[in-house]
Amino acid sequence: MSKDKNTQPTASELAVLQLLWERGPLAVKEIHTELSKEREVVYTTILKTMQVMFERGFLSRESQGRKHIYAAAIAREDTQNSLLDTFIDKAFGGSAKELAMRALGNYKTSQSDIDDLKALIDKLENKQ
Amino acid sequence: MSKDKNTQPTASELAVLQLLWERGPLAVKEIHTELSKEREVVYTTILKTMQVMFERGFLSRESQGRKHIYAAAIAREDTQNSLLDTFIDKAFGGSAKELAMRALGNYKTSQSDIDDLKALIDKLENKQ
DNA sequence: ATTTATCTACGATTTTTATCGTAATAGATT
DNA sequence: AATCTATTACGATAAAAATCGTAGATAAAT
Repeated sequence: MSKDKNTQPTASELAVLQLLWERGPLAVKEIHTELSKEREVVYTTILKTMQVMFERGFLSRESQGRKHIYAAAIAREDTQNSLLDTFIDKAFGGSAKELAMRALGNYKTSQSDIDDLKALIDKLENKQ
Repeated sequence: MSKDKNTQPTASELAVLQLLWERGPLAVKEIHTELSKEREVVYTTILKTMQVMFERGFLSRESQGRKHIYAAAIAREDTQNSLLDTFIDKAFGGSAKELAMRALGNYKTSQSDIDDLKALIDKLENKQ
């Protein structure tokens, strides 16, 4: 739950992490292929980013032949919580509720989303 | 509702905007005094930031004697929505619901917060 | 065993953001 | 009017983040 800025991945780093979180360990090439779909970017840019992330402790890696297979070394939830914390302060003046309501109000919500929310609210109400 | 990165204020700029949104038009000096409470920062740093914000169209200003009184030139809600949009993508893989539930789960929620949420959920459910 | 293709290492550069120092000026104070 | 003070203007620098190019090495293919 640290919000030490130095332990927070940057935007480019997050793009890499998202892929690793979703798909498990991958080689640089695969990350590059994926990210290239969204924006034009040179292979070594991604390579470098991932090397830095490794040094920063955000990724682990193991050699497989000549290549490295990288894995996320920080937990998705923890990272999201830390980012969220910063974001709430920075953009919503510290109000988590404001943020939550805005997020819900502005995007499509399915019935199952709503059910999940109701359940959460019940839980919050009882915990209180 | 644009998420054009160029139209989004940076972190330092947001700190200025928050103050102006909350308190209305202020002189540089007042912003500086406020921000100095949180971190050590030189007067001209804030001045420069605000001049840049003026050029970027984030602030308007009017002269009052020798000084400038600055006001937010972009709406709080619009700005927050745009930032939120970017953040949901960047940190929560595009899931607004995930973000909302995390925000609610991780922070204290008062009864009146919960009431507001219930009302919102009712509205969402009917709209659907 | 050469050649070719794939990857890494790593430094260098560019871009963006944040910070600061100096000089000029307008107004206030004496 | 002369001096002092508050404030802006603006360029310069620093720091952080992102991007890229070149060289070298390892494995695969011929």
